[in-house]
Amino acid sequence: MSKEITSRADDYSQWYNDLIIKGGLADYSAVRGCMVIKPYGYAIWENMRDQLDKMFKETGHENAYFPLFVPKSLFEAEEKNAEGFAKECAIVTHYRLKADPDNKGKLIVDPEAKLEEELVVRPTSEAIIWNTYKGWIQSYRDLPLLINQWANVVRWEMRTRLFLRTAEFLWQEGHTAHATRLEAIDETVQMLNVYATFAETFMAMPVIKGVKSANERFAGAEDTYCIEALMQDGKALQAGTSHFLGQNFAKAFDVKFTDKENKLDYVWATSWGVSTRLIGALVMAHSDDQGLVLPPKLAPIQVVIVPIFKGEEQKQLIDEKVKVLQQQLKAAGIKVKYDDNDNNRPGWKFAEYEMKGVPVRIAIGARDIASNVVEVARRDTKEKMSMSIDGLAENIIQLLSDIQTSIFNKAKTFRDAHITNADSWDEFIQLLDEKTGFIAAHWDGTSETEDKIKELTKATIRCIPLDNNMQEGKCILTGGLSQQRVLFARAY
RNA sequence: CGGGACGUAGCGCAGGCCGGUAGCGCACCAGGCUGGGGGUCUGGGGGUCGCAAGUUCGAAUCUUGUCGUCCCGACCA
Repeated sequence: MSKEITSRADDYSQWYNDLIIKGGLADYSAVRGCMVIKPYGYAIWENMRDQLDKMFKETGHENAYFPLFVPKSLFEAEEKNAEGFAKECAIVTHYRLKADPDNKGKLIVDPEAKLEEELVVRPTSEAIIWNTYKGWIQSYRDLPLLINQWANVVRWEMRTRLFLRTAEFLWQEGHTAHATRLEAIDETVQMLNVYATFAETFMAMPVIKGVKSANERFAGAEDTYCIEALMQDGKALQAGTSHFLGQNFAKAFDVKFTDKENKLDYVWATSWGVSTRLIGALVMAHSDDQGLVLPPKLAPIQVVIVPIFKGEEQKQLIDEKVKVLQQQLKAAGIKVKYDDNDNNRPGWKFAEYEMKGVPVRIAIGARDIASNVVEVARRDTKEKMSMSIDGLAENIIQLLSDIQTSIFNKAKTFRDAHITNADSWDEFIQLLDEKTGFIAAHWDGTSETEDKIKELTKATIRCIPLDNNMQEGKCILTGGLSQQRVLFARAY
């Protein structure tokens, strides 16, 4: 069939693309580097967004919306941030088109309509937001300011990949302002924990919480905290970041407040974000050669019911039974779809919903109704079982919960098995090439060494884990003194 | 931005060397038989061959230019 998926072993990258395209998550578009997120993929994003939004609100944040465009003069205010993003910005220089006098039916940019000041399409919103915060913050009573926005941003990447790196992507960015350094750091860590909880509980994807080395730090941050996940091909993926920005942006945008002692000080800032890249992570974390495997907590459809019938009479009998079941499942909070489309036969549907990663499939035919059971199949293990129609909803709830746990454990077992200590350069190289995954090794703490390792191996320091054991050792490259192991990996 | 591949029906492709008015599979439409793992039969509809210029009586095919997409690399969430 045309819908066959390239296997992971044959071509991992093609496998990933096949899942996205054939699973109906997204499509290529007419715009280079930009994708169309299709309803099924968008539904996953909506589920992620709703859950995260709830968690943000539970931790005291409010949503707001800031402009897509950033005047260049604001953009350049925080030097490091500007420099970091400068080479991947889309810029608006004109505001009008006009008919091309030499080419009927075509349009050209009207040279008369050049903007006085160019507008940068936001690659991130610190600049426009901190310029706004200046007007909102005068006193410690205005703090903390805890704001999040759901938005799109544009980063003109050289090379894009569906969901993992697109020129335009959807994300959320939290931007908070605080009276003290400590409070800002607490906020940074709190949001990192929110992300980690989300990744593990909802995406069923184990993550390592850590701090970035200076090389990998967000442009303009004092510290970047991150969650790092491991994909099935042994490459790491940064799944979320939370930045402690110190007073850098407050100084750049002159955001001062009067404290309780009537002293003037700059505010302390954080920013944190996750993006539609999480969908890419989700896909790569669990899926197999038959298609997507979605965690029940984020699956747009948790249970699909496929009728199996001969003739209209049986169909009606099944319809009636399913109607009741469907109501029971819905009442139990389960997202259920009844696919009674007569254009496709059961086998086709089985394959289709496996490709789409629907966690549980229920097949029901006249035979089943006669014995008061249904056939239940779980996507993750492909195991089939017979379940009584009585009390089905409770059993399905339990099954969904088991699947959620089971795919998390599977991913965690794989991840844990792919964190390996390396104590020499040779061992490091060998592990990187043959075993892949995270490699815990000593590093002398310098950017030069990190650069050199990257140059030699393409591996970067993914993070310095927060729960690291302090343990002296020698840098695998230079032999310099090291206080702890850091995690290296090749990454997306 | 370097390297590679490719633009022909909605999708996947053949045809191109050797120029003569476009084909296959899937999908789609109508109907029948079917139905517990991607069924089958009959009959249909759909393409100015990425775009532009050139050569020619005649271009999907030859020439030149141009635009775009994907993959690999460097860069990055």
